[in-house]
Amino acid sequence: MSSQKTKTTPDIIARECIAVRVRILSRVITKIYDEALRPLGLKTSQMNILVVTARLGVVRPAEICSRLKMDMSTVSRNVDRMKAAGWLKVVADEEDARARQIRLSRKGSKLLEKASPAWEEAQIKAKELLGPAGVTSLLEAIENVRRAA
Amino acid sequence: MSSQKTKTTPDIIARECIAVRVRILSRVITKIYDEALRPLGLKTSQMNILVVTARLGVVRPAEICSRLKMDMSTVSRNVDRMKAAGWLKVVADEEDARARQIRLSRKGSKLLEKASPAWEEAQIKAKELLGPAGVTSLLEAIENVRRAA
DNA sequence: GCACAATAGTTGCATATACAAATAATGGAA
DNA sequence: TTCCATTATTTGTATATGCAACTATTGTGC
Repeated sequence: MSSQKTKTTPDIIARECIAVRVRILSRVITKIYDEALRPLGLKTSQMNILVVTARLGVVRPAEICSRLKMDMSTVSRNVDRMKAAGWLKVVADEEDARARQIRLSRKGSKLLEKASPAWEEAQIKAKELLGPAGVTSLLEAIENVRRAA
Repeated sequence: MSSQKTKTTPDIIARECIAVRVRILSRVITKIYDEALRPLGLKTSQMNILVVTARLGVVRPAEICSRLKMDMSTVSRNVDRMKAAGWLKVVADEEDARARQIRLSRKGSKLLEKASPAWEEAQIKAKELLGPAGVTSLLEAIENVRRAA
């Protein structure tokens, strides 16, 4: 009762809303990585897909969706662009005619290697921005979400 | 040295990258709010602008940018849409012919009031998803970013 | 084997987002 | 006061994002 804060609808939302904050964070952090990756012609979103694909060797779009929590249509079009850029190879899945198999092309592989220093540079900046405690707590919070969703 | 983890480029990035995680979080959280707000024809992004405007009474686009860390061009077009929807009134700034003054219309005001329960519902879900510790640590991390940027 | 639900993807549509370049007005320095 | 850097905003272009509706295929229950 001691702290007299305004309590109109906009004030409450402004003070507490998780969505605004998460979205601000996403914009700020994405910008850091995008800037670092720009010389490579690569965007953060695309790098994420590249990484998932590289780790799994072969992926289906649906797998990318579930790992990155993206809409199928978003993945579909991102993959199109990356295929057009020559970074991904997409072929039909033998076992399921509905599905596709996505792999890195050699060009995609090389790109990822070349992107490594840029990513590291961005990663360092992001850590500085969040602070050590911020980083660990953030990752922890997100681990919850990943498991739940 | 005890834990033998893979250390190829994609593995390192997948294991540590802050950007992927923040972006996943943003997508998942945004979805919660978007779903709650959908019946009102309002999106999370627009709600954020509505709230900033409501709190300040009169805002310039540049002020919205700096508070929400959005690009000016993004704000410009979002405001356009919201003006077209009849939620915002935009007039020239008397003191600076370059600038605009943005206010809520009565319709915008009412919308925000009507959105309040939906927001609260989403806010509760978001909190459940993150857990109490997740929420506090997240807000803390973001406060750093806000101050820094 | 057939009807039908579930699954995998694509496409139409609309918003969101940012960079770069352009426009326009302000403010300050010479 | 004139020139110029700065500031406020818009517009062109491209990617990112998600919902809804659609196609195609698989698997399932009968």
